[in-house]
Amino acid sequence: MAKGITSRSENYSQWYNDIVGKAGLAEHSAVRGCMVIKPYGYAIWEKIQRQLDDMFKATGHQNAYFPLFIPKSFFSKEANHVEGFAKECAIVTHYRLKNDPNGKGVVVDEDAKLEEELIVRPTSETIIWNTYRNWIQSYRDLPLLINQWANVVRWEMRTRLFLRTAEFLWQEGHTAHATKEEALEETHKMINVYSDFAQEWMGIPVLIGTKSEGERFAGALETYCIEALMQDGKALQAGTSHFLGQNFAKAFDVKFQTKEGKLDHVWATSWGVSTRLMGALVMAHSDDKGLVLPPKLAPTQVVFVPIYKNEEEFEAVSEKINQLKSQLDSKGVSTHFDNRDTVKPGFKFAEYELKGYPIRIAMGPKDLEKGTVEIARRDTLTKEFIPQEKVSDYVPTLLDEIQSNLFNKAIKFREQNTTSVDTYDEFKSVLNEKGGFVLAHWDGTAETENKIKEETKATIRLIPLSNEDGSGKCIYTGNPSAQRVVFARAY
RNA sequence: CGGGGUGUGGCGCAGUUGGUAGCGCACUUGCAUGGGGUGCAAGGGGUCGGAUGUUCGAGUCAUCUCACCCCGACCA
Repeated sequence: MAKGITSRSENYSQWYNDIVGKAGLAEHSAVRGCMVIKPYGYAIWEKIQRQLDDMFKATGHQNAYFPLFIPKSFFSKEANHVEGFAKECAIVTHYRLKNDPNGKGVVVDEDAKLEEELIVRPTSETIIWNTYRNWIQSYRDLPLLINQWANVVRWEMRTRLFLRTAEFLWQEGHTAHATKEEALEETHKMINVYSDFAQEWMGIPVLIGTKSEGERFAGALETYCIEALMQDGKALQAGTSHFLGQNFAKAFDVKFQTKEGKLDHVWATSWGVSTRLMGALVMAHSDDKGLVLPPKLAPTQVVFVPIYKNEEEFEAVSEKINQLKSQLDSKGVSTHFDNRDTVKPGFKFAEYELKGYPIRIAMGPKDLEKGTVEIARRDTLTKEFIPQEKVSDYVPTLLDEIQSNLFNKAIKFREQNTTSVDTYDEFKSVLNEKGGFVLAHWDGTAETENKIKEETKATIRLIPLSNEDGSGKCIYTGNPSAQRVVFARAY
């Protein structure tokens, strides 16, 4: 285990990389732009997956799985969609290798060229809608509410662990509805599921809103998103839910017969979150000692560290720890007793802080005498002595408190880093000196949005759903604006 | 694809005017230690990214090549 991590204030990117690497979450693989998710990182992802999956099931969705490969011709059917993804696709052109006739190793067998190239999915709308055509005949087949857990590939130029990798894990929901209203309702429902998950489970406050036309998903009529603020003042899009209208139904000719016997195209939505959530989790809560995990997503919530000088002391401490451990286990708390004799307690303390275990309980000979344990919280880094008989009642309460403390801290941070501005000069100076979310009036044109982006690197993260402080004038052009929108520099 | 940089044990690095490879961490073994990353001692591990050239001799010089990283364009 490496010693120390780069300070957050000194070099934010390095700090992030250090935590991801040294806490054992993930590392770069031998393949360019791809990532190996290590067991500890994957354990956290599994917690995320499980909870989201429960929430999807509770809202009536079912899981299914569609192919990794998409025939190239499918892609060209929805014009905006192709345009959005064409520049970052991996393409399969051949299906066989052969021994290199001139030397060592193998080469592509040019005789094995595919008649039609296959695209490695960057997202699955096209293959799924091509399939839905056969699944949907009647209004009785609707709504069709399906989710897929999968990997997708987007050939990104520059990558960062979890935040942007050439291949990533995600879930993508694809639903079909009989009416526009129902599809819109589904779009709203799912962005709210994401928002609830982010706030209640990840402890990350998010803003909900719609994307401007320029930031909208390729092929969607409306994109809803949740945006979180990271500790360096940059925004991170944490999830999206798209209202696709009838675009894909028309492109793939998916029609159904209504009650009245008429033929109509179905209305569609799609929504997704990815392993990017892992990046958000790291950046939202962690500190200079390492990862900080919200208790609800920590693979292990409580770790016991024994302190002893000899075999007898170890036996005595172990016995007591095992009692406390089973009390907590029976209350549904996930625990670990680190009885390794190969490293010292101080090493373990540092290691569990680095890995973000929410609660650490140390027990040694002094505690045996006094009937206490030492309980250390990861979020505040504070320690206190608690009588042993109170541990099983206290720990679950403390876990809840840590969970809400992380959320409250993040809310407070966001409040402090959200600024309302009325002039372009003010806008630029806030971006440069403070960062964070900047609320400003915008005239609603893509042209203005692009100019601001070119000049400041800030983009419109979202257009809030509720218009809180009315109309005004665009900070860039002075033209009328109906409401303030949220600008930020983003990941 | 443009601009810059780096390739030396698992990781991080040093290596002078060319002289036959070293340090820290990690690893192995032993003893002590144990309430915040433990100390001492002894060990194992490298065809110096690759190819060609110059030279008595190349980690070091030259040419070519490959890979990766950083800054842009692209993006969940």
